[in-house]
Amino acid sequence: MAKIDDVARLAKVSKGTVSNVFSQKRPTSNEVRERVMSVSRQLNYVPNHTARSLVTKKTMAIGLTIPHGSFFFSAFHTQFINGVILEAAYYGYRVLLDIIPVHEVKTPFLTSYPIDGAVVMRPTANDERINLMHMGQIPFVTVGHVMNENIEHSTSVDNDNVQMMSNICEYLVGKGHKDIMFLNANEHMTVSIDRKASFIQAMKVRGLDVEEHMIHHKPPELNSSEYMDYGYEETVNIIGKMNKKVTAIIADDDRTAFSVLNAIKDLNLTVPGDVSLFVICGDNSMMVQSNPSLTSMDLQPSELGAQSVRLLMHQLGVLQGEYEENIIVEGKIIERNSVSTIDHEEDRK
Amino acid sequence: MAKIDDVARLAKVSKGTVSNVFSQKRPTSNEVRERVMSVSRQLNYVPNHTARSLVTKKTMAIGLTIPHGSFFFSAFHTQFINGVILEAAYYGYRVLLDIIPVHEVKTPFLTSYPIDGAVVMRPTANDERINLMHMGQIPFVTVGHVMNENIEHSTSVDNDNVQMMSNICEYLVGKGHKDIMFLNANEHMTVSIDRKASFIQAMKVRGLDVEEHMIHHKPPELNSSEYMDYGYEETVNIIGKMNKKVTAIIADDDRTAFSVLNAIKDLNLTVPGDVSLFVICGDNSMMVQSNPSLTSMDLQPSELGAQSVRLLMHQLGVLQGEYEENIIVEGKIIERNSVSTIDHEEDRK
DNA sequence: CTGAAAGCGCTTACAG
DNA sequence: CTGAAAGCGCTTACAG
Repeated sequence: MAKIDDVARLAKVSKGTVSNVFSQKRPTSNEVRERVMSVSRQLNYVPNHTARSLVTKKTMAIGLTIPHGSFFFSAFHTQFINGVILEAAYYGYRVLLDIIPVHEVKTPFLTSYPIDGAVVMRPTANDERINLMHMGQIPFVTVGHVMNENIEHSTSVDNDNVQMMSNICEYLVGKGHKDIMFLNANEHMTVSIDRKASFIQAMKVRGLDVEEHMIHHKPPELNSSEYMDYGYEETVNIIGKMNKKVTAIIADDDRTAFSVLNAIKDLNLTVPGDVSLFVICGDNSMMVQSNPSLTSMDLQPSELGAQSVRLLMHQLGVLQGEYEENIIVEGKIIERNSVSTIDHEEDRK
Repeated sequence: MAKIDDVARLAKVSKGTVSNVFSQKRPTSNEVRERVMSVSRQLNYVPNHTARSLVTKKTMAIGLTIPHGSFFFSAFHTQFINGVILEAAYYGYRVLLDIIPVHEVKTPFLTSYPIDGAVVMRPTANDERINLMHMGQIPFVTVGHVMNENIEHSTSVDNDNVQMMSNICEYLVGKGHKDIMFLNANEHMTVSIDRKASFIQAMKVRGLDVEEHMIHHKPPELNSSEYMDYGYEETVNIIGKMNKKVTAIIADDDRTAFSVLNAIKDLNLTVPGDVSLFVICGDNSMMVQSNPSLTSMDLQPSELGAQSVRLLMHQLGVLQGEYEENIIVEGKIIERNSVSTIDHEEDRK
């Protein structure tokens, strides 16, 4: 590989000038620029990224932190990541995939992280990854807010979980549902903590008590097949074995929803005839393909991804000016065919 | 951030010794090592990744090249990437996500790529990304074989597309199907080219001609909703409007399969009663959740991902010894409930 | 086993 | 607008 000295020599200029032509940080005359570029093409020269990084102290990469185990499962992640990559590329940044579990790793990474900042997905209460970034002084933004001691200020993107649960309850209760079961995400996730509290609150406001067996959490660290079982087991248990009255189920994500759907079929019940189903975080195209199509909340994951990068760019000084530290992206209810209206008049006859 | 000089000074050793303690490339005495480590902890020191990279000429990162547009859609990609990340981490490598389209990018990357090698997904005939890597002398392995002029030798992982299509045809024809429609992937992909030829060949061997309207290609660069339409449209067209006889459909991936399923329902036909459905590249857990559950080929994407990294490690000299340049991962047919047997005796009555 | 010194390939004040 | 020189924070022969 040709290096800057080779180009400088052949183009009869100094290394500094070659550097300026490529970085465009200082002006160069047309004549010189063209000579340098021509020689560079001839030599197939391109500045060495690492050498530049060493002096600029920028890697031009951001880390995307995904906890291993829950890796990549739902369409939400996929689209979120899509948003991150596109937005990062727009600002000239690359994305380094970043799983944390250091055990099982033959050669541990005992160097600094070659990233300028990070987007942290699925933060948990007192998330150690976040403590690490905080200590290492590396700028980060979380998806869902931070719940770590000693960290007061941090930037995040999120949906408004409180508002969202309130809207969902309003929607379902408005259609006559009172016995609503909530299959929530992993209990350690901050969004799950928020959603649980908001759900109970939203029901209470409407004069409804939520019994304990009506809220469940996805076990942490599931593999693919266990993942599928979660919604199934809970549904069969509560409705089948325990014979509890449930007229509507709120499922955390699309996978859970599909397994609930199967459970209901196996119980010889129908959706939405016997049980209505509402999906919080479902991929739109999958929701449409399902039979019946599933009413869901569109969390706009790719917008969340893009916003998280923009927030990071602000912290890195790439983007100038004022900015919100905690960005809320709207969740929109998209009505399809999995929620029915209960006529309580009928009950009384 | 503390640097190596700070540690050296405080531990009263040379920088070289500190370096050796961390890199473990040369032995150090216990006494010295402990003193260095203790000071390092105290100073919160960790070697600077970029500085090390500059002299070792290794970035300890591999690129994962995904063409934008078709980005991340199927579960195949997701699991493949999962395999790549885990295996890379095992060898101390990180994964840099790499989308190619440079248009739409505000700040173009005009430096070298900070990667030691790359895994290239979805190679197409005369793929320009591959020409780039080839010219830049950066080691790469492709998922599916290379079809570029001037590139004779290259490493790849793949399923045996010829054998696979032959197995699928044997399976379907064995169950009495003769009128099989194949909804193939994007026609530019090398795997799609292979599969098409193999399909025609496998049918021919069994005395069956494949008419032109029985093979279709997914249009390139689909967005999510168009993606869903592809299988639907073709199915409605061929079976509905053109009224062609089709007893079985082979769908390239899970998304296509779901849309085919919907099309068949809308035509007031059933799976597998009227039309059988076979999925080439379907996520197992999704196949199970579908109704009916879908018979599919398990391509073992995560194994493909892991193998591609191992191949790269061989090229990088991390892994020693002989190795196959083109690794074949077996595709296994997993029977579920979407393929029925046709009794041709019945036809004659 | 340890140290002194050169060097990896760039960028960046400083001077003109 | 351009050049000469120092320096980014490490690793690596070389010498002992």
